[in-house]
Order: sequence, then C-alpha cells, then structure tokens
Amino acid sequence: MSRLDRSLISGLPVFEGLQADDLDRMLQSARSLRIEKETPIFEQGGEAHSFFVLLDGRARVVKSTADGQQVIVRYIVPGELMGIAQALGRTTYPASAIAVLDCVVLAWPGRLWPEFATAYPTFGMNTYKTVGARLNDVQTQVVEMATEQVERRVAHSLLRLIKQSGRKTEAGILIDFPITRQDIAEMTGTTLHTVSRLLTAWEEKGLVRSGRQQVTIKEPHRLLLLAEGRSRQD
Amino acid sequence: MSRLDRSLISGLPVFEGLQADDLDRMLQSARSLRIEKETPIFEQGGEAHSFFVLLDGRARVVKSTADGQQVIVRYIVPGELMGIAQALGRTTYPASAIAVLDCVVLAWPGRLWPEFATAYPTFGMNTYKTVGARLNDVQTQVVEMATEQVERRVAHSLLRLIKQSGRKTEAGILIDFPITRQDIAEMTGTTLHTVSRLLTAWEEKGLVRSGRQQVTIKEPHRLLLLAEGRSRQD
DNA sequence: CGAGGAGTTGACGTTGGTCAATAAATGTGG
DNA sequence: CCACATTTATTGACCAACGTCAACTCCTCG
Repeated sequence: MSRLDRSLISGLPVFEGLQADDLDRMLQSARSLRIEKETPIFEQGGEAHSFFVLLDGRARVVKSTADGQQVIVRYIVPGELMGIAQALGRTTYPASAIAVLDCVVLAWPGRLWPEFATAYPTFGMNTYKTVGARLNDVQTQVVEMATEQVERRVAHSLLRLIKQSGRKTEAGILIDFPITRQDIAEMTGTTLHTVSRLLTAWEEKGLVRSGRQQVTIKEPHRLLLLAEGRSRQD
Repeated sequence: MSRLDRSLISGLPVFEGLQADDLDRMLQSARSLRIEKETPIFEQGGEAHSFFVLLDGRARVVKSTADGQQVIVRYIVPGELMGIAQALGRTTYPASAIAVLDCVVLAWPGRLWPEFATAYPTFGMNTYKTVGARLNDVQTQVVEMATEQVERRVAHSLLRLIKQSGRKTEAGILIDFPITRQDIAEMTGTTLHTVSRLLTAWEEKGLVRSGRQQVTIKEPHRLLLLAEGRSRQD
C-alpha cells in the first residue's frame, strides 16, 4: 500500500499546530478512499466506524426523518472533517454524508479517537473548535427558520454557499458544485417550486444567473441586502 | 467563604466516573452563585468568562437576531452544563441564558477548561457527549422546522419539555416551570396566537390542560400520535 | 432517438400570520 | 383592600405567503 504524504494534510486548519512527525504518525493509521459521485460515505444510524477528512470533491450531509423526508444539514468542502461521531461520544452517525462529486477522503478508525485526542491535543482542540462552529451554524439556522420567511432564508443559504464554496467567474460568483432547486429547497425548508420562482425573479432583477444544476450570484451585495431584510419592497 | 460539598455534584451525569478527590479539587475552583428569576446568567456576544452547572432552578437559552427577534434554543434543568463556549474554542457566548426561576449555579473560570480537560479526561469526555447530544437535538429541530407544520412542531416541543422537565400530577404531566404561550411560540417558530389556538383546541379534545404560564399534558400518548403525524384527521 | 431528470409556470387553496378588540390574572401603590 | 396598570391569554376577521397539483419544456445521457 502506498504511503500517504504529509503534504496532503499539513496545510489544513484542523492539523494546524501539529509537528511533522505527528502528522506522519497520524497518517500511518489512515486509509485513503475514493468515493464515486452520489454514493454515501457514511450513513445515518450506521455504526460510527470511521471519521473522515475530505481531501477532494464535495459532500452533503443529510438528515432524514422517520417518514423519509430529508434535510441537507450542510455541505462539506475539502479540508473539512466529517463523521466525527466518536469525538462526541456517539457510536452511530446522526446523519448521512453523500458524495456530490467524486471524492477523495482520508478515513481513520473511529476507535482511535481517544488516543488521538490525548496524543495530539492540538488536533483535539481544533476538532472541537470545528464542532463549536457547526453547533453555532445550526443554531443560527434554527433562528433563521423560526424568524425569516422563505425568500430571506434562500438568500442566506446561497450566500453561505458562495462563502464556503464560491468560485469567481466573469459573470459573478459561482457555486462550485452541481446543485439543484430541490437541493436548495432541502436546505431551506421549502419546495423546489418556490426556489424556482425565487431564482427566476432574482434573475429578472439581475441578482443571479442560474441554470441546470448551477447558480451564479452576480450581485452578492444586493442579495445580502435582501437576505437581511433591508431593501424594502422590490 | 464556605466550602462546597462534593455531594452537590457527585450524582450528576457530567461528573460520573470521577474520583472523590477529583471532585473536591474541581470544587475548589468553583464559585456558587444565586441568580434571581428573569435575570441573565450569561449573555450572547459577551466574553465567555465562565462555564456553569445549574444546581437548582431552570434556565432558558436564547439566541437573538440582529433585529431583535429571539428564539429559545433550549431549557436547562438542574445537573446540566451551560455556557461551555471554552470547550468549543470560543471566546464569546453564542447565546444568552436567563433564569426562568431563581437559580443556583456553580461557575468555573473559563480559562480553566484546558486544564480540566487534561486533568480530568472523563469530565472532558462527558462534556463532549453532552455537546454531541445537543448538536443532534438542534439538527433534529432544523429537520422538524423544515418538514413539519406548526401543530406537530408544537406537539413535539411540549413532549420534549415533559420529558426533560415533567412532573406527574393527578391531572397529567405538568411542565415544571412557568412557561407562556409566547415562550412556546419562540421555541417552535410561530406566534403566541397560533399556540393559544392550538392549546384551546387540544384542551377541547382532552389532550392538555393549560392555564396562565402553565401547561399539563393529560394524554401524552395521543399527543405523540399527533406529533408523529399519525392520527389522521381530528 | 427516447427516457428520465431538472426546471418552469399557472391555478388554486390552506395554513398560519397580522391586526384588533377584549378578558382574565397578577402586581402595585395609596 | 381597592383602583389601576401590566402582563398574559383568547378569539374573531382577514389575507398573504407559499405549498400543492398539474401540465409542459428543455437538457443530458445512454
């Protein structure tokens, strides 16, 4: 089996502050996996056998209800942790992760978590910082869902997406992975119909440009005004 | 200053697995505080100087938007941690906590967190377990807000409240602290009007009994059916 | 070239929010 | 202990946001 090079992870925020030989030792227990587009990386309710760092591609984290409805909790971009149930004392995954594009991930056996946390306290702290940020994100999302109406929620979601995963183009900032109306609906608690109507309305106003499985924000600033609810009437 | 006795905390889940002398040492750096009803314990955006265990009373954790709207993120009952920003690498509190009743809390200086986590790893793990449970809770709440309509959300909220804070009475299970229609609305992302209408409707069906600042669930099972969306038509 | 996935758009109805008025309970000061 | 203010709750009338249903178009892939 080919050795994993330290340079794969040395630049990532989660591994910041770790010594070169720490990184090497951590990599010795890692496996690298390729996951094909639209296949699951781990599944809700399944035993939390591994935790992961996404090296390449994009993943979406999805939580489903008993009756089959689902919500996209977040998107994961390269460099980010996922599936860290073990770090939170869980034995099963609370959500599923699905590759949005072909992905490369590093996977560590979940049972190594306690050793890692004590052997590399910086890594532990960095991980918990991530957890803290995510907890805050999802709480913010609850607040948005409770207080904002659909138009603002969708606007906020798009802004978050370009912040995390935007690529500058001539036309504006492109969300850098395929995303459908349905996906946006599942992130914001609405229907693909409403998302479609919003996007066409915004397109007419020159805020966005959208097509099949892609959205470009042409005027982030004006979309932000809309998201914040200033920008009285159209 | 009076010494704090180990029996204050020895039975609490967060301190499970710790030695008696560990508990004693931890208590040496704790202060005990009384907080009056309706006053803040810590405030959103404020410097995270301390973390807390609630010993007596009830607290509500509230997150507000820039424009003053607020959402009740959760209620805290005796024995639970709160304000653990430091454990998640945060320097400010992401939400406020307000005493719902007169409260007694133990407070530790936030800067002690790193020492605690290394000196008492069990405590650290227990804390992160709590964080994991809360992250899961709030993600579940997002799913509910995205997929369920108001009636079911309110039903779910009440069920969660009696689970966490219910007291058996002759009439049914009482939510064991003062809670207004407005509070329930802020937990579920609706208005006090809608909550009022729902409660009176449920009262007519014999599911609950409610009055000023109090709610009793008479038939938890039937309310659960309603929350789960089985129980077709009325 | 055909099938299936993604998107658009119109018509319609319902949920639940907004506005407003009133009542009931609690607290406060004289 | 009573008068009055304040907080909490109830209820009706109205209507808008947005979900549902349905039909149709346009891509893309095999």
